[in-house]
Amino acid sequence: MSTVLKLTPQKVGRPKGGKDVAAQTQDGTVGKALALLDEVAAYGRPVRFAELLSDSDLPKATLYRLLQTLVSQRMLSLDPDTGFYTMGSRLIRLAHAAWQTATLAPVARPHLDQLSSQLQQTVHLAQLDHGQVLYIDKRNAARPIAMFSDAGKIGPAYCTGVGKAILAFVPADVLDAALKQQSWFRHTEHTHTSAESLRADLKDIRATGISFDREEHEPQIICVAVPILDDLGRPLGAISVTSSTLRHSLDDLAGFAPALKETAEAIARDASAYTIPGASPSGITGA
Amino acid sequence: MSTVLKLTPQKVGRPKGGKDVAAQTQDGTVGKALALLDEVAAYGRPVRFAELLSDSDLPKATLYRLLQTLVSQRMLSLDPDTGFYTMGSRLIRLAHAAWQTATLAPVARPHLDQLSSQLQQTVHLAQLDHGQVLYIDKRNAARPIAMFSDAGKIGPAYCTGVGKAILAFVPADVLDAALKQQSWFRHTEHTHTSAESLRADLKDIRATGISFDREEHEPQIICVAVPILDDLGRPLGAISVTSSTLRHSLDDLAGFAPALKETAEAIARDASAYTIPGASPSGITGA
DNA sequence: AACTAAGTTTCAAATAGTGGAACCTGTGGG
DNA sequence: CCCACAGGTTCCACTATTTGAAACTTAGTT
Repeated sequence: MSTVLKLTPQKVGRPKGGKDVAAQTQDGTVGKALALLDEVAAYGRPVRFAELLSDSDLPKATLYRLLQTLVSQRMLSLDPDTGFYTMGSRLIRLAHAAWQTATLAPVARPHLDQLSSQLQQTVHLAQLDHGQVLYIDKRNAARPIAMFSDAGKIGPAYCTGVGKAILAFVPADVLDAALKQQSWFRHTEHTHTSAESLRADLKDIRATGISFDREEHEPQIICVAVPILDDLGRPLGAISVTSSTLRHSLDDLAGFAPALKETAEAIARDASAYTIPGASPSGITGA
Repeated sequence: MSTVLKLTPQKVGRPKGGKDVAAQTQDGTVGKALALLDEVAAYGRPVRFAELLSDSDLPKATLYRLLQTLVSQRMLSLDPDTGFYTMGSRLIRLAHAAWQTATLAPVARPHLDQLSSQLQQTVHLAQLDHGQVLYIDKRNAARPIAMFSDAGKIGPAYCTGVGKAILAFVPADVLDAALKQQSWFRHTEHTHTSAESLRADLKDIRATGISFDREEHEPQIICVAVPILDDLGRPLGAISVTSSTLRHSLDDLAGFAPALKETAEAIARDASAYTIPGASPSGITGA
């Protein structure tokens, strides 16, 4: 079973007797329901009512009713025999719509195919979402196709090629906000562990238009990435080629940069063509 | 732009002055919010407030507040410049969790890889969801044939190989319910257009364990499918090999059946191993 | 049978959602 | 230049919905 990432997905504020402190849970019932959905998602496995009850601070009856509602709406599903809750099918349908209409994926897809088979390398497409990298699509040269497996996955922005490629071109206010949201966890000895260190890197990236992951996230794993910039120079996302030190040097990867840039431009061009002029082409961006 | 499929995906019941007929919108605010989400998803493109207002029967202010909530929750995203709503990024993250924990995909993945490269054909994995086929994964061998399909996509159950493979092994009550939900639209001259006709076909499928799509959904497109059955004989999903009449005959496809069956059994075996004994392995099933 | 953990239902109190109407824009006429 | 108007946004009194302590069922123990 994959490492269960139980990291309190949304810090559901909780001053029990603490009066009305401020905007905590927010957004009424809908907000609570969605927070609960995140909660269930965070388990990464079927969950019992009691588990949710102890982790959440909702009173029993409230939690119960909320779960009922979510199940009835098929956002969750409840195994009647065992009482385990899992994520519901409606999410997958909705996500399909989201993926199709609010991401670069449909536009980028043919270009990624082309690039992947041209370079014979693994290619990623990612966008920035709340200071984190959201992987939208992936093309694996050898073993083709993957969907939500990799699409939908999130990763850190401060220590991935795509993350840095996007951050380098994001407006100052968005960058500031994003930097505050990074964990600065030292994944490897090459990881940037402070905003200053990263900013220096971003400056280079801005100059060259090329971002490298020098084993900053995982040992042995390296990557080149370039941003996808719209006609106003705003980053819509980024694409990357990932490899390992066993197969390529950073210089080798640098050799892929021209092809990446070309592809990124092609995607940007298509994206603007698909969009109502003036509208930002993607729903998913910074903030 | 890809064909906009505007087919009122959920028949949002609508008795305007009709008093309180019965369980319509249901589930309070959460239900309404989710219905709205579906509404937006159905457009398949960015939507304006006014469009939603005229299609929905919510009063202006209510709709407005709901949208605000959903945007604030990142289930929708609103382009501040243009006022267009699109699906939000949170859906993609949630769907990833759903896909990972509530579908057969993670378990089936290696087996599909294996099958796809062994047969050098396009392989699909699907599950039944509310009388419809929900495509969970797809593996496309070498050259992609001209066909659109992706994880998260939904399709009819009564005229697809995977749909019929599952229906053939579903308990009587689920089958009855599912049959009522079919549109019986005559996609091609081979499409089953009535429950009787389909039932006869299902009987054969039950006998042989093999389901064929004989150009029933799209002209030229044919497919063999087999169900994935758990140890109690309940269908967890189905896998299929799809091709076109230009490349294969139905007899050719029949030749793939043994490999398909073997793979389906392997998936079922793994699925039961991954699950708490007694729990149904997948959240997504009939009903 | 007595106890306990886990899940379900009740019900008065209170919060949160409703929606008609007024109020802001920015745009396009006249 | 001023008015009309469509597309959005905000108000606010009215109510339906949500809330959660507590009582109540089941299963599973000891």
